[in-house]
Amino acid sequence: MALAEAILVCLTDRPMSGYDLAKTFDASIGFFWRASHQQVYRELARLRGKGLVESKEIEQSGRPNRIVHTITEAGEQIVHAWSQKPCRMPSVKDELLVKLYALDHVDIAVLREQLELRTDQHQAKLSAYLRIKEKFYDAKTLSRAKKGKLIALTMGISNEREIIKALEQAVKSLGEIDE
Amino acid sequence: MALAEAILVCLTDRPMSGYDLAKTFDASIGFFWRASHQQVYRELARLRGKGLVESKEIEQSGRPNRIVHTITEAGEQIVHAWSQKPCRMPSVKDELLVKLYALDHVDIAVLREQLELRTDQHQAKLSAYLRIKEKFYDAKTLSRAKKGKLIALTMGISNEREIIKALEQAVKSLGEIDE
DNA sequence: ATCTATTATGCAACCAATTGCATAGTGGTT
DNA sequence: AACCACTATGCAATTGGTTGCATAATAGAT
Repeated sequence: MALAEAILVCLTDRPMSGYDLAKTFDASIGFFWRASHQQVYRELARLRGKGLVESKEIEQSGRPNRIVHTITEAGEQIVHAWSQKPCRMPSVKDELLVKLYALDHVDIAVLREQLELRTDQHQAKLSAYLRIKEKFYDAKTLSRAKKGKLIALTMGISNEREIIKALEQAVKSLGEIDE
Repeated sequence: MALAEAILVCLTDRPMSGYDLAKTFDASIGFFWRASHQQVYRELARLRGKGLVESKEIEQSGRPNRIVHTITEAGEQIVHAWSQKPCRMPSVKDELLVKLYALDHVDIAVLREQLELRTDQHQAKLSAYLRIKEKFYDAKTLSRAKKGKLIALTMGISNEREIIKALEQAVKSLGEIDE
């Protein structure tokens, strides 16, 4: 149940609406833990039910009211307890590698295109990470909170770079196969 | 629904029982697509229902009979059609990175231990990959099927190496934070 | 005038994955 | 004699994730 904790972590920063959270899960923390807005809203309802967040409706004219969620004392305790528990290994699920595994039953030209598309996608991620790093984490004095985010981001950056290298190498190897 | 395809891909190699498949998903193809034995059995039942595999019971004395599954013509067509469809990006979900992201609410000593444990786990994976590479893929003349598996394995190897480097760097960065 | 995007929320149905349990015989260890 | 690991299968319950839909107002584009 780590989506719950990821949401609580976001709320330690500042109170947010479901919409704010959904956007955060489309960027920043979403680099490390993906979730859709439906997941976020459902989980928020559960957290409210357990008393880990408190929700206040804020009147807005013209559009639906914002429901702003604040983490409670109990919620912060859950975060701390979670931080001490061991982590699971992220589970691998990559169709592209399965296709390489199944090369005998795959059209090489098509697969090459898919590898190149994937390379572009990782290139885009890398650029996004680098932009954020330069924008938000280039100061000399960083708070502990920011240092943690910077370490995570740095891992993301080196990871993307290496995946790109590996994909390019894979395309090269594919090219050496005589059909 | 890519578990279905991953199973079919395994069965293109040779007919297998659910048990054989579950073990394959604990190793080889499991490096790229994880699945538990319950998932495999359930998916096999579905594939049988759709006529993509044919299942024959083989008598055994002493232990439960083996049910051996063979891919059908229709199953092979599904694999081919799947291989041409675009791949999804694997979805990221890593608690360890979330904890780095939430560094302000985490005990640094505990987190360092978790990073080191994770490093060991990737080290173990790397060793396993290298052992398999030397054992099965070091010949000079490889079939196309084997070349594909080798490319995937090589990507796995470089990926593990880089993750280990990044984790070690992260531990170092953590050490530089004055508590 | 109409269409689309954006802000803001949420239900319902479905599909996938995890966890725990159950069966059942064989062979080896303590 | 009791226990564990291995081969071989599968059900049931729960949790998690995805997809599609729905509402509702505003601002800007066509």
